[in-house]
Amino acid sequence: MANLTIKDIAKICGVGTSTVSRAINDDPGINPATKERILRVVEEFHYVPNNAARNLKLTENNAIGVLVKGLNNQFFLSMFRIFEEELGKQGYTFVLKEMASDQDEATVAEELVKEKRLKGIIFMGGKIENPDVTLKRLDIPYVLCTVAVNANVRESASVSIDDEKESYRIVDYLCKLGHKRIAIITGRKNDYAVGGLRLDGYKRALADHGIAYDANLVGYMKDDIPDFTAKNGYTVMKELLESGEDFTAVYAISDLTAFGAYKAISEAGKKIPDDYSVVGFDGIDLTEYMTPSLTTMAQPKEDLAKATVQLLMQEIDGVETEKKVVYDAAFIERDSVRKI
Amino acid sequence: MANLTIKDIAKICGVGTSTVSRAINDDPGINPATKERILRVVEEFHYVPNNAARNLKLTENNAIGVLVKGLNNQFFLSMFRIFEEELGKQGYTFVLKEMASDQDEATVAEELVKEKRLKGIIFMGGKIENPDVTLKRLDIPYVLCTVAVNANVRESASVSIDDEKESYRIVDYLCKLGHKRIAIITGRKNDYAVGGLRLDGYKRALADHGIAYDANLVGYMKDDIPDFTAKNGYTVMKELLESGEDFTAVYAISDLTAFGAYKAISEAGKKIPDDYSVVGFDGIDLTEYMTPSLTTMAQPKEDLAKATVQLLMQEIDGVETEKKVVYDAAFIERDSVRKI
DNA sequence: GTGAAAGCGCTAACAT
DNA sequence: ATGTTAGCGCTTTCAC
Repeated sequence: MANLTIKDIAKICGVGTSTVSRAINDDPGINPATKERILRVVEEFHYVPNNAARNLKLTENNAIGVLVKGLNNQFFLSMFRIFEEELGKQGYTFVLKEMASDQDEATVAEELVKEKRLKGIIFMGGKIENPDVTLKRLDIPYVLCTVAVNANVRESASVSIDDEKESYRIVDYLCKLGHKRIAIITGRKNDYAVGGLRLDGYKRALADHGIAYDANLVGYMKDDIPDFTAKNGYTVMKELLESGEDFTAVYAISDLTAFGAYKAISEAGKKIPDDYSVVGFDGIDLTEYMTPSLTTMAQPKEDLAKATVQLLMQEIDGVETEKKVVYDAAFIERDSVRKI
Repeated sequence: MANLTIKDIAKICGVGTSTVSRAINDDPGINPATKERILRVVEEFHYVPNNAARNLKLTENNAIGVLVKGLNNQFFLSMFRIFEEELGKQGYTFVLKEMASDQDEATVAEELVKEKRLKGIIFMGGKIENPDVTLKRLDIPYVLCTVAVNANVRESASVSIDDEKESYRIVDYLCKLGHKRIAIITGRKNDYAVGGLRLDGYKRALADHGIAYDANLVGYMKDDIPDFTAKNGYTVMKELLESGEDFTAVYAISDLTAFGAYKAISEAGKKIPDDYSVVGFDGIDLTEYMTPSLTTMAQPKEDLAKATVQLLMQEIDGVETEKKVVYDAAFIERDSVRKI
């Protein structure tokens, strides 16, 4: 079947191209009868408009882009649904764009903006070096959602939790329960995004409780295993266990990592929480179904997503607003931690 | 910053637009010095070409589209990486397109093909009614990867496992181990895709072992909870447990569902595999780290993905080939099943 | 090696 | 209410 264009349809219907355009775009100023007739032909011949041409011509498009690095993060995935829904309520469509980890977010964003005539863009996760400068040339509104940013970012709107603080709360909680030797499974050695922030919180809480920081209790995720996975958690936990170091609790900076740690502990013939207390981070659905159910710091997905959309809408409407929205995470006490 | 076009760059450099086009597209017939000069200006002014215009003009584009319904399937996600890699080796880029569950795959595919001038397209998962007819109008090569298709599909290339057969193997294995009362947690009542196929295999194995099919041992996933999730598995398993029915094994048609079942069993104060043997399906990474590790039927991701790409390449090259490639799944015996 | 110009398929003035 | 037409920004002949 040949590739039909709007011209072909116009010819078949004996009308002008603009009339066809009006029919397929629900333009009000068109005779319902003609519209009906055209739509029937469109249907019959399976005419599908070329979006490239449409995007090229369009001066505006009620679409918002969402940019993510990698699709392996359970936590991000669960937020897309909310974005789509919230954006829909505001009359916007949602364009998801996955980018490779070696690509530059500013460039990919700019390409997408030009291609789709986006009204705004949401960046999810990872780390963006100098958003105020690198993203300025986008010249459309954008919001950073759960992106690790430097404290001195002033012009970029962002929505997130305070990773350092929430991490502190976890370790503080463990200390108050009497734990003195607390291991951590943190990001890779060179992780200056959430991994670094969460490690900072761990250190500060320890210091506040007068507990000396012990490098032997810090397990960095392995470079040769994907980040934040059960496998990495398992491997690091196993090393920690075999190191002979003494500890009563382990804080894994992601839930999946904690899941892997569970396995290493069980294989070592130890029990949670009797021998080791375990805490995770993020609050993915899975944690509720682990045995014992995992105590974790849940990110308020719903709030984060809704606030991101709201902030973006305000930026689009030119409303001056709070640039930096920080939500509290919700600590969920379950069955993986005990008092000493 | 204004939106630069190729014309602006041409003007700045004092050359024609075609020369700029040649520079940014690595065209061989251009003076290296001019090219260098232009590229420097491009860099300096952050010129980013408009892909919509490019796609519109392009007559061909070495790109392959991958279409998926929903992004919540762990198993699919792990295949994207392989697709991207394999496609890259063949000189193709990879365009991921997520579609809503209420959208028609043929239409979305056609839109994408027109917009991006795709050379081929891969459909992942779900169910496609009459691919031979509905997808014919794409008039570019396509491959169905792990899509549930009717047996009488002749013209559409497809790569998958035999869900019915592998399901049979699982139940057969359980029977041979002495299990006579085997529960199943299957898809929703109206699931005629993998859910239906896997349930068929269960029934056939039972019959072959002279075990009467007992509808009370069949738990359908709940409509009001997302499919194939731990939560759904937990809920259904709990009902099964509370029903008072007697059984010694449960076969969950997806690993995550089995994960939820673990929790329900543990909450009931029962042990796996002593009280209940559990088997899953798909072989996602998580299963290895469950306690006890889950016996499951692993889909050969690597093989499926590579074969999909290979088949697509052959279709593109016009090579006549096998239309239907079926791989064996790999049964992984672990610690969640016992002999009766 | 480089530039001028046509045109990809569509939308949005502008006429009628 | 509908048709005509001018581009959107790019690539690609075709001259030079």
